[in-house]
Amino acid sequence: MVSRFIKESVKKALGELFPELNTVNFAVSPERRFGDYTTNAGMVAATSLGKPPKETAQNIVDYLSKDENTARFFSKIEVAGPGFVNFTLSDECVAKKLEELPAILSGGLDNLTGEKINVEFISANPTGALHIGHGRGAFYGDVLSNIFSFAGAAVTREYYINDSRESKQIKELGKTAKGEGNFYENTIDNIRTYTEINLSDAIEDIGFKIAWQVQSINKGFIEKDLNIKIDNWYSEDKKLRSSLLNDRNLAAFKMKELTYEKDGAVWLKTSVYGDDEDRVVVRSDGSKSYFLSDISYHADKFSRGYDRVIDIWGADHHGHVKRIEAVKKMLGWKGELKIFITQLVSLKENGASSKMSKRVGNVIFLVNLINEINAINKFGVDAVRWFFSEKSLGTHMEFDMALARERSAKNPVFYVQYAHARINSILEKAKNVSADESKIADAMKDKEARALAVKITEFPEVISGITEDYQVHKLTTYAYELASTFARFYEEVRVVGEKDYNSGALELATLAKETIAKSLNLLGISAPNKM
RNA sequence: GUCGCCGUAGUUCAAUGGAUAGAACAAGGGACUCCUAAGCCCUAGACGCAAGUUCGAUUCUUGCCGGUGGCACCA
Repeated sequence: MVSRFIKESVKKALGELFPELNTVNFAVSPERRFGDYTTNAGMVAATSLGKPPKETAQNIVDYLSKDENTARFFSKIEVAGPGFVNFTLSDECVAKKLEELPAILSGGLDNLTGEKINVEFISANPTGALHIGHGRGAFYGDVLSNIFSFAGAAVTREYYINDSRESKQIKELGKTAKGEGNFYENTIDNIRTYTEINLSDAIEDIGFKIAWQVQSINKGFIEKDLNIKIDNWYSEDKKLRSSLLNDRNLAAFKMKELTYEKDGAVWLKTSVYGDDEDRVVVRSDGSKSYFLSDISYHADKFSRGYDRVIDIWGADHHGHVKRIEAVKKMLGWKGELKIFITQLVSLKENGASSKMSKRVGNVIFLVNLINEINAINKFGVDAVRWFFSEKSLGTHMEFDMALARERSAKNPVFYVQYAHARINSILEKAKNVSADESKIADAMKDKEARALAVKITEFPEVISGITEDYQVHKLTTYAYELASTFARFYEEVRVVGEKDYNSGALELATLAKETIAKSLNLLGISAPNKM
């Protein structure tokens, strides 16, 4: 990895003065005129030394220019601006990186090899269809899992099903079906399962059966329509309530005197471990709370030996972060717990914002969104996946259906797919003519070709960066840049002629195609050969 | 009230303690008789407000304004 090599080189150059701070970065340059890679190490070091930034930066340059090893890697190392050090890769180095790429594209990276990671996402209540709010967590979790797997980790994708008969939602479903309530009218209307359900059963049993019908519909939608694979569908009812796990955990809490009774309920002393207040684990009517199940569920996940346990929750679960982290401390779970909050999607209609509410009926379901776009160009899932994946999780999205429909045809995903299809077309043409003698190094003499080559070699950097900072949307940014760099290359460099083709340029185009395909693949988006 | 998140171009979104804050769509203009024009090139356009920390703040801190979410013995 180039950025790692630069870091090591600069470390050598600065010796003990190297600032071990995370404000130091070694990254791909933001613009071409700043070289291929850049670091602010000189400026950061200067701050702690009290020296002028440019001087420290110059020291780095001087040192590295004398080093034969680094000289082979870079054709230019220079101080720029207020004290950045910019690196331009030698063509030899770029060519070498390109040679290594096919093995990476097919075999993945190895920076997470040996790690066991659990990613739990979507986990929608089995009380209705998935709406656009679920889309964020769904695609984020899926792509993140893809990337972790690609980086060598053993990933379990998990979905928690809130199907407890003790839950208020399940009871409410039963009530609605029986005509004793109307909270889930839409759900009941949509599935129409009355014939298979005995309405004289207890409401929680009716609700439970309906919930599983909803769950099975949602599962089919997730697997077939969204193209998301879940390894472990984890039923609260089967795994936690029916087993003795909840009881065992409760007994353990009591034995360790971590609970107390108040107002007839059993409370857990989470506030001692950083939570804002204590939480109820057994309600005064004797039923166990959702929180107790959540604890048992996490205990179960940690007991399975994951190095990282990742939860992807909606913004409405923000308040749960502290309490579960408190329990982690309380019970000393081994492993890293990462909780990501996806900001909610609000609706915009007639220029005004409104909250999605099943009650009011202004909910946009994912299936409807996909169908609307499919009606335009058949790439509905691709467009929707891109639409959600290109935004960072913290963005508060405002969703306007009319705008989404209008813009879907102009979704950047088609630009990327188009580049892929175009390259495929070139490859097809090249089959009919013979190769010339050129090599990638010859082709790289052209400015746009070199830019394409460098952009391709950034792929492993982008992926390994995401495994560290979880910023999945950087992959869409990269895929778009790659497509755009190819488009400029395509305008400048003729790959296939009448009698022969430029074999160096063709090789470059082939690598570009494979890298675009892999990027789209990790995003769960198709890479069509024709458009 | 309180805790959290967000406020960047007309719009939808990026980025960053430092180099001229990037794209896309919309707007305006242009090139090309050739590998897919869903393409390429150019122009115009933005850090909510105010203080503080810093050599340097859009980024960190505080306050304010605006938006949004949590604050149940619901999940």
